[in-house]
Amino acid sequence: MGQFSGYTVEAMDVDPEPNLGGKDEAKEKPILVILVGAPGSGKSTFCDHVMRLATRPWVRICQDAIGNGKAGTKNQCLTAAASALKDGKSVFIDRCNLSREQRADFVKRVGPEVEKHAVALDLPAKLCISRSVKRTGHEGNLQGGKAAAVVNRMLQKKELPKLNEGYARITVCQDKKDVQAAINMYTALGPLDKLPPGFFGQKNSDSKVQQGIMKFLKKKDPPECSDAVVYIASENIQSHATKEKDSNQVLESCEEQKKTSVGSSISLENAPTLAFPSISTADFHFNLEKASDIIVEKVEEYVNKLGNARLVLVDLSQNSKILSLVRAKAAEKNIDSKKFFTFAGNITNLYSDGGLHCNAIANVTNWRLKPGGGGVNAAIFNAAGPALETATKAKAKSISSGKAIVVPLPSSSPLFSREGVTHVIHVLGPNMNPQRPNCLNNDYVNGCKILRDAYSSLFDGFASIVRTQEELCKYSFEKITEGEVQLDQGSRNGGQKAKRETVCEADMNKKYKSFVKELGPNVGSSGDGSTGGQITKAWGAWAQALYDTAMHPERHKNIIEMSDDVVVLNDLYPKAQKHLLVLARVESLDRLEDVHKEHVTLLKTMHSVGLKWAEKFLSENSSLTFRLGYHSVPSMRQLHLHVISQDFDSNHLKNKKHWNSFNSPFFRDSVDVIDEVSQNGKAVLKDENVLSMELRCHRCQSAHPNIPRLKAHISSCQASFPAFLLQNGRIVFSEGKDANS
DNA sequence: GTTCTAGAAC
DNA sequence: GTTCTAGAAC
Repeated sequence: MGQFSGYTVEAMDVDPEPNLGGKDEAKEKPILVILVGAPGSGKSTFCDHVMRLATRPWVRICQDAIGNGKAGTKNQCLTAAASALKDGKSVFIDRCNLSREQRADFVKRVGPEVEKHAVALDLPAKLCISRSVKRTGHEGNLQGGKAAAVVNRMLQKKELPKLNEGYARITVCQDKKDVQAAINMYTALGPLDKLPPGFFGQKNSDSKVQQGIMKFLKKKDPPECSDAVVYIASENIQSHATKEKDSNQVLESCEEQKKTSVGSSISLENAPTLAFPSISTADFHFNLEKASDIIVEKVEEYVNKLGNARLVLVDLSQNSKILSLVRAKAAEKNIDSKKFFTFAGNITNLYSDGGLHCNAIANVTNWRLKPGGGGVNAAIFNAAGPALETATKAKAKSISSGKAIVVPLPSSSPLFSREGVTHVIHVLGPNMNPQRPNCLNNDYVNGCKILRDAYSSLFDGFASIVRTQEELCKYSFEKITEGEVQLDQGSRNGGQKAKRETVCEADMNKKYKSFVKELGPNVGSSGDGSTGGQITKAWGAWAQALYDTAMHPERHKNIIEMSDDVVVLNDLYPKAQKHLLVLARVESLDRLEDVHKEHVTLLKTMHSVGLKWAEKFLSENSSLTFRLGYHSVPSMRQLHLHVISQDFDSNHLKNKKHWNSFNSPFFRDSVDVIDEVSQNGKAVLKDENVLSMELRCHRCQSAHPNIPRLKAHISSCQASFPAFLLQNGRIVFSEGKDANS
């Protein structure tokens, strides 16, 4: 493996600890932490845990407690916060703060002398409900009780905090492990310390993929994690309900950590990501063939050194020559497409425009590190505002070719608040353009060497950013062990304590040695198709039945209507009292993904045929309601429209996938599909990960721990359908029937 | 898509 | 011990 030996992080213009730049300031800056979470999400517990061991002075401002027995007000909280901050104390705002509006006053009220953070405890509704029910002493009925309704209602209005509200840092916790990591991080934060800025945590559930990966890794002694607050979706909801014993929470978290920590390294969507343009190929006229070889060579060298971090080559146009060259060469070398891929888009808008979250972006700059010129350099300096120029000046006055300079981006920069970019890495490549300084006059021997150096410096710079987060992660885990011992005293006997401690420590040590260990070769290919090269999965033999029915209806029984365009049949395994399928009779129209503008008429035909059947059933039984729609990713080949009654009263409805395939965004209402295809030429698709979401009643939205309990609930739930479903004819009712009855 | 079943959760 | 889920095989 000779090619791996050349570069460690050494001799380059990179700040070894770019995130800890707060050191030189060496003055206390109080922090305002706005906690965000429903009742029962653990906001008060969070504060208690941190304040118990922290060396930084904290004040908890709790709306429930501030009113001396009476209900407190937001204004009381605001005043108390201002006065504590003035005293140099750091502050937790312990109230729900679920909407942007609720939070805005707190952010507005304090100036730049205070660092503003948000910590969102975005835990499963079920857990919050069970806790709040328990806390208020109500017994039993976790699903139907008033607490459930209240929490569910509050959560429907939930807006997770965004950087553009004005925070330097946001931490989103989506399970108990995330919460524990955040507690440890804030506990460890001394009066002079600073946490890395940016957005940490993830919005979308991805549990299915992660569980699968975790299982795989469990067997293989996996590589370990990066980010203290990387989202892990795998925690089992049921385990919350039953294992939750507050007195043991810290100990349990440690155990859970062992079980789930594996997943944290593979939270790919949330992995540290560097977006970089091709160096020197634009204005510096470097040969594209040679440049693409070097990009792929360097990516191959680094991609496995970077743990779960991702590298993304960005260019403006989808037709970019360099992107396609690199794509082809990377594919040839079988580079893991989850860890390296190309992306067409503006590097200053990757998140807001392309939904791609990159915490670092590379800027191909000029030797003076000045804004302007053109291309990427102008665009990035422009988008980042004067903050980048100032921060860059503080680091260096110039840059030589083949080098990179890491610049932490101040949170005042729009690139930070809008795009979540925390670092810009300036890099200067070799120049082959006689119109530009230091032209190499086609000396490609030297040029290639410099270009290689440039990519090495760039990726090393990125590695140093990633590693700083690793360090922090390590630090906070060390604190777990410490904290555990202290919290432990008095509640456990010594022997047990020592044993647990050793286990945790051993585990941690193993974890952090493996920072640059590469992932197993199978991991990357278990595709979610969301980024990079997607592989269209082949249809199994069992998946051909509908295709055959559509093409040769005469060979099948069970068909209730047939025309040139469609075949209608009862679903062989109906998931409700009435469940039928309208098949499209078009060759090679296997699924919704294949549907384009030319199929709009067919979609409308399918819809009207389905609607006609729904109306027929309604005339026979007016208590039914129907939905018509498609699965985002069907299991059976041949485009088919589901017409399904909303009772879901069927023995064939057996598992989570069954339920969520009809009651999550995975189910695309026919009316919406028709609109989207008419307007955009394609329908929005949700990937299969949503199928492992928690189980929620399709009427009252209450959460349920398993299928039998859910079914018991829906058999009697009379709540009206959510407003969304009552619009645009998504739900079909009997004529004259009120939507709420 | 379903069935079967190991093993996790209760 | 029983219930329930999730993965593999088909």
